[in-house]
Amino acid sequence: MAQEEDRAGATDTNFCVAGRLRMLSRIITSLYNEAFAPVGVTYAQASLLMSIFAQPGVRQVMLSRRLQIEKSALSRDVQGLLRHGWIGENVRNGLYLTEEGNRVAKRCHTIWKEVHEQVRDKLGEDSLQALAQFSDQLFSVKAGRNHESFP
Amino acid sequence: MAQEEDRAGATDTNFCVAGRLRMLSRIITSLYNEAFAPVGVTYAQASLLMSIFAQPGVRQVMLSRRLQIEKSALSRDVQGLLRHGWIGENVRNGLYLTEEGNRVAKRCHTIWKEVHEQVRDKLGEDSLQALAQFSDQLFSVKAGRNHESFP
DNA sequence: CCAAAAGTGTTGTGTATACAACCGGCCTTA
DNA sequence: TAAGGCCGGTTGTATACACAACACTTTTGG
Repeated sequence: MAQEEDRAGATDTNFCVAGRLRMLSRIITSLYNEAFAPVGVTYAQASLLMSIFAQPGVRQVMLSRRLQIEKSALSRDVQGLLRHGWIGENVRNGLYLTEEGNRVAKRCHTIWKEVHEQVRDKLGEDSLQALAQFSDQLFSVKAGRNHESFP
Repeated sequence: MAQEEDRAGATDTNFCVAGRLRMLSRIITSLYNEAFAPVGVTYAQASLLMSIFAQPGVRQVMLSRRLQIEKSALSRDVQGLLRHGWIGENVRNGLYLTEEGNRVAKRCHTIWKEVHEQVRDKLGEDSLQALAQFSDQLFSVKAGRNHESFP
């Protein structure tokens, strides 16, 4: 006799895009946070550390654009990395990892690869491809390659 | 000679699922927040108000499960609605909109329909379908209909 | 050279979210 | 009936993020 439904699902094309993305983001973020916990970092921190590792001296405004994070939000995230001693003090001159930051970034990358592998296995290539398709379409529209505008 | 790349894109199936979802979530949330701003609510608030509108007396734990939001986080979101006077005081007895909450919820729903329409037009059915596919696959795996576990 | 403009980062304020610990009610069971 | 457990909700603490306003630096046009 059908209990109150408490599960999300529904392929209904009428679902709320924002709500769905936010929910998926929460779920997947939790998964990654759990994996990174032993290193003592969150996904957001790990992501920044790995970005800086891959491109030492990168500027905040560059990361801000690449990750589509508001510059003020990123500034505070950077202050967090600073508090933990993972990056050097002179942030206005580009971001550089400290020795410790370097070690943490490497451990993060190892973990990231494992989790990514696991996610790929469980969800399958098709799903990742589907997400990529949505993503590419959004960016394509945002870039104005279609019609005009889309904030 | 190729400037430093600062744009996201890349259909590469090797992209980070968490990073991508978080980015998409930020972008789309901003879009909706902008649309809801005239009413003085954020997307998250509007979403809760509309849920309560659709199901008066709903309990926190139900919304928590449905939206996959941690119960403590939801508790604080509810306190926000309370501060704004959009829901009645006795939250432990189920959530109910006040008169004002009702008005706001209705305006939110109107706006939501407009924005959804606009998003659907710009991105196209195929993209929404792709997102739904990813989403359904994730929930299907989470529900353990494949192999065992996936937190 | 200087003043306006544009670009980069920070601060003030508020919301959204998580995890762990706890509280109070209800139910089970020894 | 009293000791536990489970459940739903709240609180303590810390991140993550946004918008607006500001400060500082660099660039640009005269």
